[in-house]
Amino acid sequence: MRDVSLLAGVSISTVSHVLNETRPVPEATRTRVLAAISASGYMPNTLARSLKRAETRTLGLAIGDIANPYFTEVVDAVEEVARARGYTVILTDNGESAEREMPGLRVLVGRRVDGLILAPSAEGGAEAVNYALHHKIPLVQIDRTASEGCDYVVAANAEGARRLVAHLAALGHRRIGMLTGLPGLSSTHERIAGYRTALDEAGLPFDPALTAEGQFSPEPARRATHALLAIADPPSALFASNNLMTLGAMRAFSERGLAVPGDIALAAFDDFAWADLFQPRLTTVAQPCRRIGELAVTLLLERMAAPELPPRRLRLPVELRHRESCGCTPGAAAIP
Amino acid sequence: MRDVSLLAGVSISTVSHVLNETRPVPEATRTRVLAAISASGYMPNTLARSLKRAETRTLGLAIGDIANPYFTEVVDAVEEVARARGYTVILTDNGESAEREMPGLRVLVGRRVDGLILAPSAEGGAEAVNYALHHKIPLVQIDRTASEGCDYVVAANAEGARRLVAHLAALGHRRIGMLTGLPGLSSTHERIAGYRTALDEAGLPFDPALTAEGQFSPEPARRATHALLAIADPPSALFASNNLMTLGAMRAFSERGLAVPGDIALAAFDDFAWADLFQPRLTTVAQPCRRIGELAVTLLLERMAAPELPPRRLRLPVELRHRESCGCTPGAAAIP
DNA sequence: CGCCGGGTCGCAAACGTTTCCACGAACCGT
DNA sequence: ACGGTTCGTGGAAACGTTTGCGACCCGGCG
Repeated sequence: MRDVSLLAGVSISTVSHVLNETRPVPEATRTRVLAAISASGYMPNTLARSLKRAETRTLGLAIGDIANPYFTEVVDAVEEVARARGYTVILTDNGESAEREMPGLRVLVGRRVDGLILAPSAEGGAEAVNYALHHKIPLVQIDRTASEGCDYVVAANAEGARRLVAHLAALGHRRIGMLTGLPGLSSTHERIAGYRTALDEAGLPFDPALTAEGQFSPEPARRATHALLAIADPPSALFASNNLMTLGAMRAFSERGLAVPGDIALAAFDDFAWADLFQPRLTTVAQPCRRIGELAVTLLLERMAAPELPPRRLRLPVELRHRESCGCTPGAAAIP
Repeated sequence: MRDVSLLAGVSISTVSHVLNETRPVPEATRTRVLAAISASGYMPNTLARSLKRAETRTLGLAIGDIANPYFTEVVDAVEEVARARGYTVILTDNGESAEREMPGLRVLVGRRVDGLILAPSAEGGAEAVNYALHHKIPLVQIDRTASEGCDYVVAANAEGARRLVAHLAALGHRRIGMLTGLPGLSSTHERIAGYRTALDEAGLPFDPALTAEGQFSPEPARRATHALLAIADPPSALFASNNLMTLGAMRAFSERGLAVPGDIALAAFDDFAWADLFQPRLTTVAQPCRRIGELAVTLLLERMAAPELPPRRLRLPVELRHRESCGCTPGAAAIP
């Protein structure tokens, strides 16, 4: 910047002021400065500016696993709206583990992010939230919650699970299995609650032997599916409570030579790009991933502007994608 | 930091030195300082440090589309090894368009990234590379290249395409269609070249009517597939030259009620998590995505250490995943 | 003619670090 | 006892900005 000021024959402060339009500067000098800027290939140093201004125009995004298409889409949306609002995002992936969560957070607060979007981990989530709050970093939780006292935007997990399982029950299935997620996550528990509600409503008993822990990822889900299928009175339908576990379940089916929905019906939480290309096409409930990301940024920006706002708790409706893996034929009526 | 120094009864410089272990400080004062640090909840300001040190320990990662599983995996790997080496990564997604590429780059250099990993866009890639070089930012290209004069790590595109198409030809197909990628990308051209090589080697003529532009994404690929299937003498086999286009092709097949491989054989560039769950399972060639990401970081760090190194051009071998969409039966012999 | 006000601008102090330089004390060998 | 070396430490400049304060010049008004 000194180069520019010398080149334009003005002071450093004047250069700064034309850059930020922070005080009137006559057209003549303005153009002179602008010319000097482009002549010298000058590029403002964001670090110095952030240091002085005590704001970085950076948002932290700490998620569980970027390889999960759900998070991928959220990230994409967050990045897009943040960019539109003049913010850059720094991403950290904690691999759904508490050990990597805190170090990641520390990096983010060390870099002085102006705000934080966090998918709190199962074991460390509460600590992570407190840490951010303690450092006075505006925070919004996504996908799951570790604290009711602070903003979040999540999907209607219980309701989505309930509808899927209710549909399976309506089709006559009496033994409906469930692949459950990572214990300790609010989303896991809500989906289990939805499953049980549907069972209750259908007059079906809850049998713990019909649920198996798939940890929200493919390999555990594959093993869990095998286990479920090996019991004395195995399920005739399976509810996979996220996208990655659906993958594992289908691998297990294929390994056992089971046909869907003939041998076993399948309904899954989370839609994804390929879900309608399988034979049969997958019946799923889709989360509004992009919307979740967009709202998370919006909420965060609002909170940054008004830290004293009461906590906003957003629970977005999910959308049922009724296809054939549940056992219905292509033209079947919509699920009530 | 001043707080800490006051609390510990030492000077600011001493605090800095215990923090960085940059000069010997006796155990007694050291512990006193450490105590003061944790007592005050002090967290070093990365910005000030970066400003002073003229390095940010930040890497820029500018990719085409984070929703593409290929890039997702690369991002994941890059993030992981960068973190292990003490670097943070800032991600920008240019949506495969030149208009968003330069602004994204400007943000990155404004934030003074220490190095850059770039998937150059089709139209703006060369300019982007020059821009980085002009600002003396160490750079490595991934996935495609806009400049031979600077490091890159890409896959063996031509070879992968050649092997897939050769296999289709060996199976007796005489009219093999191809969905081509975004024009202007080196990967697109290399895959086309591989396709033509295989045709030549099999003594098959190259018929332009058998190639259609799928732009590396689902919708265009779907339309392109329909177009290919509507010609007078349609292909009996299709080569989809990336993952997203495979999706589009399969949608088109399903819309036309075509069975794979009975009505049309399919072989695809890029493997992905669900590829072996389709009926039939997809025959693909897999890029070493994680390896690409890892090597990109490694090369970048090396170049940051030694800017004058001659350019390293890495072309990683691809791996054939021989399954059944090509028309082979499950136990078939490997592709030569 | 003096004063006042507005329009232009520059100076210099911060922001929180790192790092060079130098200073005092203690200790060593002669 | 004394110069020299080492050890432990502090002071202060610098990194590239932003911004409060005040200086200067000019025209117009009383």
